[in-house]
Amino acid sequence: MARKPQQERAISTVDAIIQAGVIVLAEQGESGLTTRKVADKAGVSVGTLYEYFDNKEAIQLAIIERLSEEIAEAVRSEIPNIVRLQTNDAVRKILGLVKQILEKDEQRLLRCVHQSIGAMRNYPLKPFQRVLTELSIRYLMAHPELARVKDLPTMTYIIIYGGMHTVMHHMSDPNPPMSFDDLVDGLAAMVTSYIEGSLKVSNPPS
Amino acid sequence: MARKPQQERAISTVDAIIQAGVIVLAEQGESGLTTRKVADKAGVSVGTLYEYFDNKEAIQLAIIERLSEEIAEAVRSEIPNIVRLQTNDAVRKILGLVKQILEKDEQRLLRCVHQSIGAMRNYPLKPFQRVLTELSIRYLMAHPELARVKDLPTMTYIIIYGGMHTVMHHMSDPNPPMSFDDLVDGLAAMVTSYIEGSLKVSNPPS
DNA sequence: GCGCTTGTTCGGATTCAATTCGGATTAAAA
DNA sequence: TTTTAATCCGAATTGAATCCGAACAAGCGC
Repeated sequence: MARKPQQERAISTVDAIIQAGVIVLAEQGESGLTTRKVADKAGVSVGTLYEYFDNKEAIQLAIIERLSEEIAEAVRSEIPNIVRLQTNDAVRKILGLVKQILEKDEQRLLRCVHQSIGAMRNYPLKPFQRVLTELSIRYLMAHPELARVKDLPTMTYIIIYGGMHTVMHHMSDPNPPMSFDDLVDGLAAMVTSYIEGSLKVSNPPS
Repeated sequence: MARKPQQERAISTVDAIIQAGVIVLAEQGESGLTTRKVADKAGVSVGTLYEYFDNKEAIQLAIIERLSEEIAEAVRSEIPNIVRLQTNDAVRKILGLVKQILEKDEQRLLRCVHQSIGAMRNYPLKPFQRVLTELSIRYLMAHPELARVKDLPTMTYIIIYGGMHTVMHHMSDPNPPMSFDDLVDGLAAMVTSYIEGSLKVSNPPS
């Protein structure tokens, strides 16, 4: 059974393992992510991995969790600004933050995500989802006229999963049929027109 | 290197392997999908697998390919009807066809998809994508007024990737926050309001 | 029928990676 | 200092994927 690191050195060991995992996963893909390689790159022995991770998959999950937390933190710190924006610009702002994090370190994290779409079934970006939900609520408080939108949970679901996957697919497309900015514009337009359409149905303009 | 089956018996061997793969994958999950189990259930030896499949992953890919082709075929045969529908109903119709295929045989194929979301990165439902693209073109020919919609390629891209992934994610969610039908309604509403919103901008009602 | 070629199948041998385990080493506690 | 717990190690185990060489079947000219 995996234990929790208690001393300082153990915490940095766990950290080194995750960092090594990111590098190996980004450079060699999911099939290249072996315990030995990760242990070597982290400068520890194979046995040490199993002190802190139940199995190899747990390492991959920890990588995704890190990423998700990082994105969530970036969005959370921007919530006060985002709620003041129009829907259009709010979507653009969020996707810009996501892009920024995925692209640093020569797209290392993007490549990890790309390799881990399967593993995400078991850990579907919970922190990121949570912060987006929080943001939605705050946004609605700042824009009470939107409270009337039909099926907000469904819409949020579609935007989070559909939007995220579209963005990820586009970012890893070596030859995308349109620019990233155009894609973001498209997503923003989609969200905006959905909201406006929904408002018109329940509250037709006089 | 995997060879192509040439004689009758070899073709049915390959077929038996894929069918066996579907059953094992659906019943025992991705980790339970071993070469031995598949070979046993197909009534052949392990070595025979490697005559026709480069490795285990290739079997899983073949399963997805089968599924994708089956869905594509179902949609293709309905194209003449779909192009006559309103956008809303067209989206519902397509997703209904997908659902129908995934649910037959006690959801065996659906369970395969659940287990294979990761593997799909390597084989992202190309036949299905292709038929959707074809359908879009035919749909536009039948609805010339939509040709005015802004950024049609971007919209198609978002709908295909975002929509497909949203549906797949929902189907593999053991505890989804809404019913499949609600999700379909949401997607249909989103597409429809985007199109209508886009039309109004470029061609305001007199 | 009989040899020959080529496609097909088999199952044991091999390789490779995940995981375990008992003991060594280091830090904290008493 | 002694004791206890945490941390780290890496060879040994295990189990599955993959490879391979021999056996088997089918078609073909003779």
